[in-house]
Order: sequence, then C-alpha cells, then structure tokens
Amino acid sequence: MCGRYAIATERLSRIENALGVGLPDVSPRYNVAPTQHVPVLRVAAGDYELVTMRWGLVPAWSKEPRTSYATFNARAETVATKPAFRAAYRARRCLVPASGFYEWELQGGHKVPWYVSSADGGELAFAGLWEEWRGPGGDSLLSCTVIVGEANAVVAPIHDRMVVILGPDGYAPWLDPRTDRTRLDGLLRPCPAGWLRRWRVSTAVNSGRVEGPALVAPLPAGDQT
DNA sequence: CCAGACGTTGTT
DNA sequence: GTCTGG
DNA sequence: CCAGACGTTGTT
DNA sequence: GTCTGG
Repeated sequence: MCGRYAIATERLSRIENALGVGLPDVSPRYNVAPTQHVPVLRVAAGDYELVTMRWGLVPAWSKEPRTSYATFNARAETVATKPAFRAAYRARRCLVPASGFYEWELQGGHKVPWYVSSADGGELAFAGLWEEWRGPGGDSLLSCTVIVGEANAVVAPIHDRMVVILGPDGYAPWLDPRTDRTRLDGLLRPCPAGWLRRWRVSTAVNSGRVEGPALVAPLPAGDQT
C-alpha cells in the first residue's frame, strides 16, 4: 500500500519530457501523509496541468467534504467497480509525482520503516484518481487517491502490496479520458524492479509531524536488514 | 419501499 | 478500541 | 501510513 | 449517485 511518500525533485523533468509540457517546480517534501495537499497532474479542458489536491479522495456524492473511511489508496483489482472510485477511474485519472515512498515492514511485533526510492533519481509517477466535491454553499474540494496492487521484487520482501508506478509510455494514455478499460487495466501492473531501490530509514518518519531530507537518509549498512 | 454504506490493511 | 490529525 | 487523543467547566 | 440489506 502507500500511506507516506516523498517528493524531493523540484523539477518534474521525466513527466515534462514524456508529455512535451512545461510544469512549475514543486517544493521538496519528505513526509507527505494522507489528508495533506499534494501536487497532482491532470488533464483539464484538453491541457495538462499541475494542481494541488487533498490526498484522500472524497466522492462527488459525499455529504461532507471528508469520508469516514479510508480513501487514500484504491485497490487495482476493484477500482473499476467500487462506488467510491469507479466514476473517477472512468473519467478523472491523474499522475501523482513522487521521488519514493515509505513502507513499514512487520518484524516480529514491531514495524520498521523502509524508503523505496526511484532508482535513477528522476521522479516517479503514481497512478492516481481525482474528484471534485462541491458543497451547497458553492465551496469546492479537489481530492485524489493512488492505486495499489501487487508488489514487485524490490518491495515484496518487506510488503505484499505497493503503489502502481507508471512508465513514461503510460502517462498519456492513463491521463487521456478516452482510453478504454482494457488498456487502462493493462497499465495497472507492478513496475519493473529496476526502477526502484530500497533502504532502511530512521523511525523518525513514523511521526507525520517530522519533515526534512534526513528522513530518507539510509541507516548504517549494519542496520540494512 | 426506505436506510445505510460507499475503504484499506492486517489480525484472529 | 477507534477516530482524528499530520 | 503512524501518533496521539479520547472531557467538562470556568478562568485568564 | 448507486447498490445492498432489511
């Protein structure tokens, strides 16, 4: 699954190059948690645009601009049919840029944090969905989720699920509202192991209130198990 | 018909 | 135990 | 995801 | 909004 990530690259070069578009730089963050506002790439009026959305999707039919259940991840296996996600899967897909994500491994009774990083340092693109919720007073909330599926060989030893990461060839078809279901479903596969690396990090990341580049620093070699 | 849920993970 | 906040 | 709160009244 | 359960 994916409940915490980092975005350290200010310039989203891989996305810019793949889509042939210029994008504003983003502020580096090392401890992005659900309910926070995050940069998201979507198509609006036929153009690509980077917008800020709340992480944790609020369906358009929700009575409140929040949910009483977890929506910061959507399962790849069921995203096309679950009431909270299916409309967005059909028409409102997005990319969530990241440098890497955190995963907690259950070791005996306790949890140890790992950082799973982009192998080449360029930004990753998580497969996401977005929604716009409108309140009676004309208020509006943009929100998003990221899709999770099977783990690849880098992540499987520590956790059985991981976020779906798209390659540059998948960016445009994923974002295009006209792409058919069969092609979309085909994109929701674990990414190649070569795209990722992982290392143990400090438990400082456990708290959502801590921030800074030290959070992704590898623990000493002796602690990398 | 109306009311109530709408989600993920992990653990037992 | 369960919900909220980051 | 994990951490931290989980309550009321009245006073400054 | 739409589906399930009573």
